[in-house]
Amino acid sequence: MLDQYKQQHPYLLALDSIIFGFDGESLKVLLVKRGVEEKTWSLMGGWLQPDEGLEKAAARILFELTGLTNVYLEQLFAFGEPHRDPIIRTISVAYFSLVKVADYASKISETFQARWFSIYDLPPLLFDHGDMVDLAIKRLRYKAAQHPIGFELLPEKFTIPQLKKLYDAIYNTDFDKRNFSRKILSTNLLIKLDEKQKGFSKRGAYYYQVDMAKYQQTTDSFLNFIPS
Amino acid sequence: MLDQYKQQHPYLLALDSIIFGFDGESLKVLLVKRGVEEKTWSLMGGWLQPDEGLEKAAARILFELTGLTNVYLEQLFAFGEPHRDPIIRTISVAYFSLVKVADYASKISETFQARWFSIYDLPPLLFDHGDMVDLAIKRLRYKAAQHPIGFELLPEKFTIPQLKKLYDAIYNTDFDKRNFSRKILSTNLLIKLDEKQKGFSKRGAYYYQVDMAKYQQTTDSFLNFIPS
DNA sequence: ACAAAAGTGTTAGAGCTACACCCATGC
DNA sequence: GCATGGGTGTAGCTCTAACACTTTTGT
Repeated sequence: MLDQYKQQHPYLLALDSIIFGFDGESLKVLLVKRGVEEKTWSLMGGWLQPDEGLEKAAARILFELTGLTNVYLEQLFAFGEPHRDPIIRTISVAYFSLVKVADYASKISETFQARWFSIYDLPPLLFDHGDMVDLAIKRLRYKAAQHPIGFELLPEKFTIPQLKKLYDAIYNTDFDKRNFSRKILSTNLLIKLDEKQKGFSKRGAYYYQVDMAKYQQTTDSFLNFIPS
Repeated sequence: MLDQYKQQHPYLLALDSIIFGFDGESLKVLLVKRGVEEKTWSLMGGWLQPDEGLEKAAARILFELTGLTNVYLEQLFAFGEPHRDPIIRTISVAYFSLVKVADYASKISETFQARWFSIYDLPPLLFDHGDMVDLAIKRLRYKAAQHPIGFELLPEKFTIPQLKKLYDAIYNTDFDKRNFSRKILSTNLLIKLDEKQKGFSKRGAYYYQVDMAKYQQTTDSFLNFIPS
């Protein structure tokens, strides 16, 4: 009965993460130079361990680089062309992740050479990692259009102008600020705080935060699994 | 340099397909009873071979069951919980596929015990195949709202009432036929034929076919059918 | 007082929903 | 001639996109 299993070839299984961040001006991807290929930038990745599921493994690998937990993580696609890794056949399940750069900065592992790159100015990448990034950007655009996941890239407290800049960066456009704020506020997902942002503009913009209860509900029905 | 590869555990890699069909009344999924677990219905699946990519493998497996080629096939999700297959750890990449039941019927392999089940009346399924089907239905609903993939489930020539019945089945609702046909026709993806359907209704409905040139191009959003 | 960014309202057009009647044909 | 499903139009409403001025405050 186990015969049909024993006859089969096993494969190495890797996880690679497209880690998005937003620095207030442009949308960034976190790239590293790692082990085998020290000369080429690549996505952060690692191997599946026998005791963990795919998402758990992706979360662990992300933690090893950034020290962050409770990060937005969504499966992107499984890449399995026979020679995508020219040394040995490896299937890679790619995840994309949204992190708050402020949290990240203080926690980054010093074991890795890592850098943020603007999505419009990426270096050549290892293997098919370039395809992975392209697909992740597509997915992010698609997803952010229907679901308020953009908040995942901003600090706890943020202003409407900051949020608009983020969406401008994601879609490489310039939304009308009146229409934008009307649309965002009409979701009722934002709670206006009494506090104003200091130091950036003279007038100062009101801070908002996400209404977590409502946010969980809207995302639950959609979490994961949106096609490209 | 190969050390980091050699230390890693390899895993079996399977492909499982959720095969949708439409018989004119309700949306169906094709299930089989296969090898190891002869008592439980399961999705059609198979093993990744060393010389093929994931999608190619999924297409091969689909061909082995249905004899069909050039079928709509889209990667759904990679499932990899440690004990999803209790006998030996296996990662499964699930694909969902849309077939024309008329084509299928004549070509089905006799090696397999296979049956169409309504998506609203499924038997218990092997392993996590139930989750796969649930996810596939969700994905189909999203995708069909945005892209005109519904045509993949119908014969070459079909009528507007047939198409409406298909969408009714996918979304488990009853669209208004006037609004539906206006919306569909406004995409300009359909070519009206001179021929009418005989035998079903007295008056007969005009046949349409997809304008393949335009169909290939559309990556834009399509219809606004996303139900709440 | 002026520079720089924040905040806010209105209007026109497009698209959506809801709804009801006549048409063509087989029996 | 009647029953069955096929095909079409309109009116109200909502949503969206386009557009400019006033407010606040640090300097």
